[in-house]
Amino acid sequence: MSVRTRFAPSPTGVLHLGSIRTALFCWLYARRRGGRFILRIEDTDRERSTPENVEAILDGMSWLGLDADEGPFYQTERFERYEQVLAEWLETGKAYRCYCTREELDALRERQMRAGERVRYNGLCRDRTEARPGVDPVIRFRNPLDGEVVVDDQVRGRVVFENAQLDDLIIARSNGTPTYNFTVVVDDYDMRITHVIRGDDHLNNTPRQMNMIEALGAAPPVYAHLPMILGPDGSKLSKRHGAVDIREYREEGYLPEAMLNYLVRLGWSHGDQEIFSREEMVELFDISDVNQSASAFNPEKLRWINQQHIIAMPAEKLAERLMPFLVKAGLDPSEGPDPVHLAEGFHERADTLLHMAAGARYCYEDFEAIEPKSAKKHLRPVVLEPMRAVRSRLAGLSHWGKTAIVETIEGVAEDYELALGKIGQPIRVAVTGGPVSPPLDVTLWLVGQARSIERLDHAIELIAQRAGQTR
RNA sequence: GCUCCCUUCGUCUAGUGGUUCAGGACGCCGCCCUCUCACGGCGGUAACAGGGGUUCGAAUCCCCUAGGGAGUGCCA
Repeated sequence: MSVRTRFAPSPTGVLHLGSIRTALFCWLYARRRGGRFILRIEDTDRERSTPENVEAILDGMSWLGLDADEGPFYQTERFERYEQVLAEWLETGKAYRCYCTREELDALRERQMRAGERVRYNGLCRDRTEARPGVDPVIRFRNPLDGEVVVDDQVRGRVVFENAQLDDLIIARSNGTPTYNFTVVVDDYDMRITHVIRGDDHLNNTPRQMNMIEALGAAPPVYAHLPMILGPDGSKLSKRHGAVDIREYREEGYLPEAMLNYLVRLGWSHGDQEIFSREEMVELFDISDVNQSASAFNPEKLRWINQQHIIAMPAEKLAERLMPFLVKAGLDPSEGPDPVHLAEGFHERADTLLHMAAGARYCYEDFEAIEPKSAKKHLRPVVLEPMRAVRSRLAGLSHWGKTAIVETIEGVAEDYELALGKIGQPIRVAVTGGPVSPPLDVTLWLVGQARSIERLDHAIELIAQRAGQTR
């Protein structure tokens, strides 16, 4: 039987890191086994589900390249099917109507809690045959009273639950709509899901679901419950830890392949390897290599992985990804170097596309003023003459190429008996307005001849002024 | 309370009874490379939660304790 996995988020919130890791593992497993990956939107909670959240999920999945072979299916479009099963179960006694009110249930819960007993429905309506006037009933699943349910989990191992610990869960609300634990079972069955890979917050639901699958007359799928992803401080991942919405990472200039790479290493590993391409992940991933303990999200490592992917990415592709960030930074890519050349020069010195675009600003746009600290430190009277020489020789270059540029600068350094650093940094500060840039030849080449000369002139003027003052 | 799960450097992890006074990575520190910043290279810091067993031998197997997490919803 071929593998079928599914990712079943509920659109009651945005797509966050934990969900994505789950989606990734499901996708990877299906791809690895030549199976199918199904996307299902669990929107039975109509109060909290929103179209915006659905959009965010679809959008995020497509950005990450986690393409579904089937779906998205929406549970709200499958109510007829749920009602059909409900009716069947009611008829055969696999489910029953319960007329206990919320108030009564709350009181029961509190009583049990206080008595130190296990909190569970007491089965009051199990054998009830007539309706209770004025109460819209819920429907409960008739769970077996004894015996045990064994979950043979692919990551957790063998986990045993006593039916006596379980109770008759509500599968349809008093307004008639079905609930999660029930719809999951019907859907997984209808969609012929073979492997249920999900967060381990669902491990406790599994025995109930397995009992319902049995009621459906089917065999359970293979289960794999993934450990949680925690915040950097070890507590539950939430907004106060920074970004949880995947879209924020896209905005900040993280590469989708880097996000996936970071996430795949949370709970999974392949020897000492840290960097994985999408293809490598597919090739190497296996559920049996997933570990059992929760892991904390570490933004520093994410940044490092992102940088590694930026470095490894071909310049053409990187330039494409960078383009929107250039535009968003208010820069006009036609007003400066080819972004492909930019990518070549900058890819080793930026951990995000956002930072790369910010760092390249001077290539496309003139700066207001040279950063004062750098100006003070590097644009000093001693370099006035060498700078003039650099300026005039660069201006005389008929071909603006990296080799010519670096030879020119080295020539001046030699002629004035200066270490390259003594003249290099002043040039850098003059041309970029700050102390940091790619190697000088690359930098000047990217900035362009006219712009470089103009900025050198400006700096020379500044130095001359200062020389005048100190004299 | 009850049920279930988890526990190796700060963090992600390797490790499936001996070849490990525990390996890699991020971070941090130092050195090297070097026109700056990066990249890269080299080195350093730092862990088997605690206690009992089992065994000739335990990070690895068992039990207990502690800590953390999940569920216990007419949420998913």
